[in-house]
Amino acid sequence: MITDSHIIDIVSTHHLFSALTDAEFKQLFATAKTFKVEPLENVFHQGDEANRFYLVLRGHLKLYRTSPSGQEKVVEVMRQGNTFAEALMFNNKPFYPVAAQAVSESDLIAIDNETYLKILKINPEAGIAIMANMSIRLHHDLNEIEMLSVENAKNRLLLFLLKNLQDNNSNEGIIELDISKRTLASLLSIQPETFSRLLKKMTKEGLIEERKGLIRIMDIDALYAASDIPVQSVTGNIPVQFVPGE
Amino acid sequence: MITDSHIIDIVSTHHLFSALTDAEFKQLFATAKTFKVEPLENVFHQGDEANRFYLVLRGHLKLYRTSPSGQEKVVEVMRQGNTFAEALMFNNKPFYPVAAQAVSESDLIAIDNETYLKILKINPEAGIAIMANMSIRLHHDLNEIEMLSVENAKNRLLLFLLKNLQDNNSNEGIIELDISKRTLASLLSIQPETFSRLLKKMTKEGLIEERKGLIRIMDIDALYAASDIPVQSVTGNIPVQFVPGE
DNA sequence: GCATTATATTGACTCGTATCATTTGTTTAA
DNA sequence: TTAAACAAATGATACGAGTCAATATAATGC
Repeated sequence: MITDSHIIDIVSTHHLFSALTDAEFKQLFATAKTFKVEPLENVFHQGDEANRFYLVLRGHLKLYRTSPSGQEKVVEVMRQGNTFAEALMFNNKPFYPVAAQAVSESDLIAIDNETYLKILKINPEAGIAIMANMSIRLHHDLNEIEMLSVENAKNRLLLFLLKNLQDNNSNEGIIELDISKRTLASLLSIQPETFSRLLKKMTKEGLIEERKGLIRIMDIDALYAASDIPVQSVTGNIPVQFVPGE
Repeated sequence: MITDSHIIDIVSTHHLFSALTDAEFKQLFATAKTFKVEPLENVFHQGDEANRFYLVLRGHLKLYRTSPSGQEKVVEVMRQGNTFAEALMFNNKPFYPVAAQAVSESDLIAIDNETYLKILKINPEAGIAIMANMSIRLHHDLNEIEMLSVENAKNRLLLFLLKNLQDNNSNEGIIELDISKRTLASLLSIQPETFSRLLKKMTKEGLIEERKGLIRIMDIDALYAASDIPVQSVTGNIPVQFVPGE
């Protein structure tokens, strides 16, 4: 089973709840109920009346649709920390358009749509605070998608360089490496060996210059040109703790 | 420049605006203003008062922070169709924590925070409708991230099979292919040739069986075992934070 | 029916990157 | 200072998957 403190942890970090006041939180979870589902057990079926949405505390479930021919299609897989069916609530859709079935033994919380919406209607500030969370999360996801879309090592490195250089409006820049090349490589999802070879190659091509913990970019434009990073994904947030020096 | 119909197209498909009524839309854009920025021109600077948020109509811009030592770190790159600084509005943050500078020549719309928030406060339904959009988009992003996180062709195919099989609670399943293998391959980001070879190999291994438009999975457990699909997608906590220099 | 086209399969080759093994260089501590 | 430990670079090799080219197998129209 799952402990109470764990539950609170999962619930209170979710974007739909983290912005609620204590009073609202209490009010909301007075009408919520926690329950367990076994594998193959359905939480709801396609067409059921939708007056709750759910948060997964443990386990995973699939949302699926069944076509008239009996063919089943999984629309989404929900895991710990995910909510589902909340969009229906926001949209006033009265019925679940999909079914939800546990894949593994799972714990869920069912939250009452009406109660949740009432809180938002009585206190628009709460809604706005939640929208803040959602906005942040959307931006975050966008960055992650862009990062994942950059498929090859060279472009990931170029992306990193372009995002981390000091822009002095000239055509060259400096990047300080305050972490080992090993860890930087792993942050970029490149093997250390490959990373080393990449740097060497770029040095040979005259794109960069390396000096003890520093990478100097000789020609930013050339760097841009060297990257065939798709236009729409010139970003890419690399989880890097980059501490500037000097 | 950018045409009016193009502007309307971009604005009205954005999740922050698409749920607004005509009246609200009109009200909002009465206080909005469209403008152009040249490369290297700043839309705002770090620390400026934040009473607007922005929608990119054309071009792209970077959001960046500058540490006291002058080191710059790009936090995000914004492109056509993106909004930025709206999370600050929702959060009542009075100042921009980053600067925004055009990378290429860009057209923007600046939207008045106060006007936008007023609409939400007067009519909570509008806010709820917007939250519906955001929820849907979040789920969509999550799926995309999950898909992108599965890096190699075999696992993408396995994921597809596992998600699409008709669950009859036994240890085998059938999948009907109602699209050409060509298109299926492209959905999975695999070349048709590679796809064909994969299926052949899996047939040889006894995992599946193929018959005119059908794929029969002989042993679902074996399929799971064959895939090293990460239990949990990498989506979680990737805290990308630049630590401003001390 | 046959011809035409689209869709699938198969082979030969290339490229990028991972892996393993080895060597070189650089810290750290006794 | 020297040995031990770690970081980085280099070489050899293997594998996945893309590309190009050739062929095979449907589907479609006349």
